[in-house]
Parts: sequence; C-alpha cells; structure tokens
Amino acid sequence: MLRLSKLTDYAVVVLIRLGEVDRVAPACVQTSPGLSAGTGVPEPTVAKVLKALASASLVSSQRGARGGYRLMRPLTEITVADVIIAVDGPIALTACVEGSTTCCDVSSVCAVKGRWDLVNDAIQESLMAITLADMRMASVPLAFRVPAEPALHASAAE
Amino acid sequence: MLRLSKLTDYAVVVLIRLGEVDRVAPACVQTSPGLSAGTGVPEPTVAKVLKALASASLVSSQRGARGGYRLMRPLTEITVADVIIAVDGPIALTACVEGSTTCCDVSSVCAVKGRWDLVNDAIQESLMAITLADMRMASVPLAFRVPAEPALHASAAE
DNA sequence: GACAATCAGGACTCAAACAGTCCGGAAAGG
DNA sequence: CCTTTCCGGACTGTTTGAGTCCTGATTGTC
Repeated sequence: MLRLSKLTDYAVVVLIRLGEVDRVAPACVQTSPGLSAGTGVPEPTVAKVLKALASASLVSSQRGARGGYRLMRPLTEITVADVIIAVDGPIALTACVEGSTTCCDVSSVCAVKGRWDLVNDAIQESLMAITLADMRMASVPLAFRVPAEPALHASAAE
Repeated sequence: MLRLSKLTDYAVVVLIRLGEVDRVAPACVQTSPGLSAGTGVPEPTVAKVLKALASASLVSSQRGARGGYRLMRPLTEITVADVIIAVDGPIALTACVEGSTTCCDVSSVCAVKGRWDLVNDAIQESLMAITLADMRMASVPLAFRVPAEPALHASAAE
C-alpha cells in the first residue's frame, strides 16, 4: 500500500501554511496554536510535527514570548523527500536495505537480498524531484478557502 | 518511512522462484510446500501470498492432486507495481487520494487536498518501470545458493 | 467410487508501529 | 519576576499488518 504517515501529510500542510504567511510577513514567526488554527490540525500534533521539522532544519524556531517558527528555505527548495525524511525517518522500503545490519530472517535463501535498493533509489529520486511549491501550486485555486488567519499576534494577512 | 509490507517482499521471492523453475520445466506447477522449501518462507505465508497473486492473475492455479501454481507471464512482464498492488492493494500514499470517498478529517482546511496525487503518480511510474527480471538479474550471481529444490513430485531441476 | 492431495476463502490471534496527548524544564521578552 | 513559547521526553490507545489455522471445494489417482 506504500502508506505514508499522517504526520508527513500534516507537515506538508503546516509547511505550506508557513510559506503562505511568510510571503506577506517574512519577519513574523508563527506559533503552534496559530498554525493549528490556520490548518485545522490539533495543536499538540502541530507542535510535534514542528519539532521534527526543526530538528531537520527545515524550519527555525524562536523561543520565548513572541517566539515561533519560520521557514528556513523557500517552498521551492523543500522537496517531498526532505519532509518525509524529517518526519518519518530515512526512506527504506524494507528491512533488507544496505543500512540495516541484520538482514531478514530468511537471508540464507533470500534471492532479492538488497535488490530493493533499486526500487528504493527510484522512489527517492521521484520524491526529490517534487517540491512543496509544486504541491502548493495545484492548491492555489483553492487558496481563498483558507485565508491566512488573522487574530494572531502577527496580523499578517488582511 | 514509506514502509513496504513483508508480504510483498515474499511475493517477489516466490515469483522469482517460480520464474526460475519455469525456465527448466515450463509445464510443471509448483506447490505451496515446494515453494516454501525453496524460498525459506513459511508455508502458510507462501500460501497466503500465492492466493493474492492468483487473485491478481499474476499466477495461475491448478487444484487437486498434482496441482499447484505457475506464472502467467514471464518475469520480464511483471513489474514491481503489479506485485505491490496484488499484495498490498492499490498504491495510495495517503487517505487523501481521488479514490477515497471521505477525505481526511481536516478537509475543510486541507490545503493539499489531492495534492499527493502528484507524488503518487511519480512513485507509481517508478514502480512500473522496474520488472522482476530486473531484480532477478542482480541476484543471478547468488542463484547457485538456492538451487531448484528436487524431491518434489515435479523433479524439475537436476 | 473412494481417497488423497491441493487450492480457496475466510476468521482469528499476536505483536509492532503509529497517532495523538501530556508533562516538566528551559529560554526569551515584558 | 512572570508570562509566553519552544524543547525533550514519556506515555497510552488505536490501528495495522504478520502469521496461523480451519473448513470447504476441486481434481487426479487407486
């Protein structure tokens, strides 16, 4: 099924949201509650996602009062692969990849030992070719449905 | 993490095994216990995988005594995408794809609604470009480690 | 005609991973 | 000094998948 974790989905939403606000107010940071209100994702979940994104240096954080998060790179320079790796860890289809020390339990007869690397690389390449800006572009026509939420300490949009 | 289910991994092993034996004995079918012995995968699991593969018409089944399974297409015409779809169901990264009726719970503010389709398609394309023959090729040097098991009712190889 | 071998399809259990939440601590500003 | 906000972790309930097993249907053999 090649399932992608929901956290990654949320991460994309939050990042695009950050990118939207950053365009109108580049200096202003966004707080977790603010992003939660703007995206509809529960606050604790937003905080969790942002922590992971901050660890991966996709966003920068500012502590203290009037603190918050801000994009470190424009959306055009953040690939889907970056987000997935930041949230879900390294992209590995099976346990039988080069990184793992112990191969599968049937390694003695495993005919495709390490063969998934071929598939792995192909997918990773695809993921690195798509940026968040690409994903945002398609949602621009619907952007008016999610106007940047005011009432935050940074009254950015409208 | 983009995890792929182990069943899919097993399916590839079993299919390649079927392809190996089919080359030396095209008319002979392989039984579940035989394939289990040849691959090291537990018999019930092999049976489960084969049932899924049969449903997807990747293998044909023959019931009754001296029955078994046989490839319906050569390995060069079976793509990784075929196997994944047969075992794990349709390739869908998130619940937010076109096929799903009910979108995610935050659909009202979901800025990337359906946007993953872009990524979805890219990955699917990658997966359809790789055949089982491609995966087998790399494992040929190790093939002698898993000679076709004799002692089956179809004494195919050696 | 009876029996044995084999696939078909389901239900079932167990374990692992994930989603989501929460808490105490640290930093920055008023 | 106190409030706001991020930081880092632990924790729990749910879900998903892996793996097993059982009963029935089909087919070849004796």
